[in-house]
Amino acid sequence: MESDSGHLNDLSVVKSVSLTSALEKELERLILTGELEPGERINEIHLSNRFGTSRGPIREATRSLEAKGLVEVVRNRGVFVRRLSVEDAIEIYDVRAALFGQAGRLLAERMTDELLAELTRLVDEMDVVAERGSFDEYYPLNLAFHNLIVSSCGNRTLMAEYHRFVNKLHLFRARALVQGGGLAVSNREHRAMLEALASGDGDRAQMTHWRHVALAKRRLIAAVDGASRID
Amino acid sequence: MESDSGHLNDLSVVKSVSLTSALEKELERLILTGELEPGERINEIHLSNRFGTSRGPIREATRSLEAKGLVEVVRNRGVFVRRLSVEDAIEIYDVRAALFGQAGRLLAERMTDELLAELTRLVDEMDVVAERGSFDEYYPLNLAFHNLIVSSCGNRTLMAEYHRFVNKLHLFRARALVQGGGLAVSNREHRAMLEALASGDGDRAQMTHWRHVALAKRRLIAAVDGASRID
DNA sequence: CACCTTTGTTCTGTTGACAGTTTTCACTCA
DNA sequence: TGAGTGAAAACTGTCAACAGAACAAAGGTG
Repeated sequence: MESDSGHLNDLSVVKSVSLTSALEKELERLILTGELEPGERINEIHLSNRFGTSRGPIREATRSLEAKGLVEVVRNRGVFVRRLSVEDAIEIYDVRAALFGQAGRLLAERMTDELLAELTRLVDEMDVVAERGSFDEYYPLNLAFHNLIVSSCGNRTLMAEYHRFVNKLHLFRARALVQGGGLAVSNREHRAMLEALASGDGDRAQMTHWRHVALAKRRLIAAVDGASRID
Repeated sequence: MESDSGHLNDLSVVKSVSLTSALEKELERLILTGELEPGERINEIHLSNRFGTSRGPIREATRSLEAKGLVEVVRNRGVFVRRLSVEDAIEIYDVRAALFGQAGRLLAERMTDELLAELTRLVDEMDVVAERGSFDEYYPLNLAFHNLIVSSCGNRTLMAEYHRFVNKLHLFRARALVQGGGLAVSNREHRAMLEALASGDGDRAQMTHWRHVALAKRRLIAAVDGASRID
């Protein structure tokens, strides 16, 4: 209980942002980091004791999280951290592919030299660590690469939606599977995306970006099939 | 006040669905029908009197609507029905195009003869009323056509997101503009989509569906430019 | 021994009240 | 007349309490 006081302080300090939204952020963090596990029930009383507030703001925060798809509310039973099935995860990949493809198209049409250099640098770095097979180093670079593309596409709505869905994938119980697949293979797709972005061809950029996620989805399906055959 | 009792009854009858979600649905309806206008403030006390509840459930409902992007919450000042700028609407069109394109691709890969017949029937009907220039008849057919495609694509996540964004466009102040553009022109695009769906070619279906929304976006921009030049 | 009933506990759903902030509006003074 | 001022009204933020549903454990019955 004491170990959480660090976050508690943050909550009480920022009175200007309303308790509810601070609680919402904190709960979202707890969910996305896995401190609150998928399927787990969120006890309003426990939380209100833990954060030193009443149940009201907590209820409001959870309603918000429900609309965002992070928790599920069952009447008279409580709110539960949402658990994503394989089918849900696969569906999200389709949505993500569509959004990412659109981001690629938009970015291709407003590309700058600086951005291209930065993206190229990231891909080069990924090549290096991919050769070493170091997933722990590859992962943050990969994340930064995708984020930079989506954040630079010039469409804030699209960006917000994309991040919402990437976040939701954290609720997937077999989350390790989404990170599977060959590093080198994935980075070869990154290069194709880079070239399309550099060419300024929107159609081509959309296609390469879309396909990158579509292939990741296929790798996920393959991994799931493999895992289920073992089970 | 009395004129709303019809909806009030619905609220009180369905005790099994929790007051909050019933209120949320009702508020969403009020917003989307324009009974609560964009920019208008939502008064918690008025609403609680109107619906005969306390403020708690109303606050929870509005938090949910905030997460859905229908209202905006300002601390100590209240919640306001969200107002969409032209830029917001245009951004939404990009997201919608991406999602609709993806729906087209998915549908092309699982097309049935019955569905194709139904879609063809709708397009044929639209041709008839388009020739008459009857927008009031065209609009529901057009809506049904798009909904049928998205609902049949087999991805419920995608469907829900698509509808969420189409709903959000109701908050666009110059909403009439989104419905502009030639009826016949739009229906010619529908035919191209139909052919792609019938061919079972996912790439082609995605492209035609994406382009249909992209062209609608272009028509919107043109309409906005025209309108602003008049102002 | 298994199953149903009952009772007590825990938790959510909802409410009404209080505190603090924003807004309104009448009043004063230049 | 009009800008500034200060009190009052209105409203939101938060809380504590009550009512009722779901759940778990103990006891009774075939």
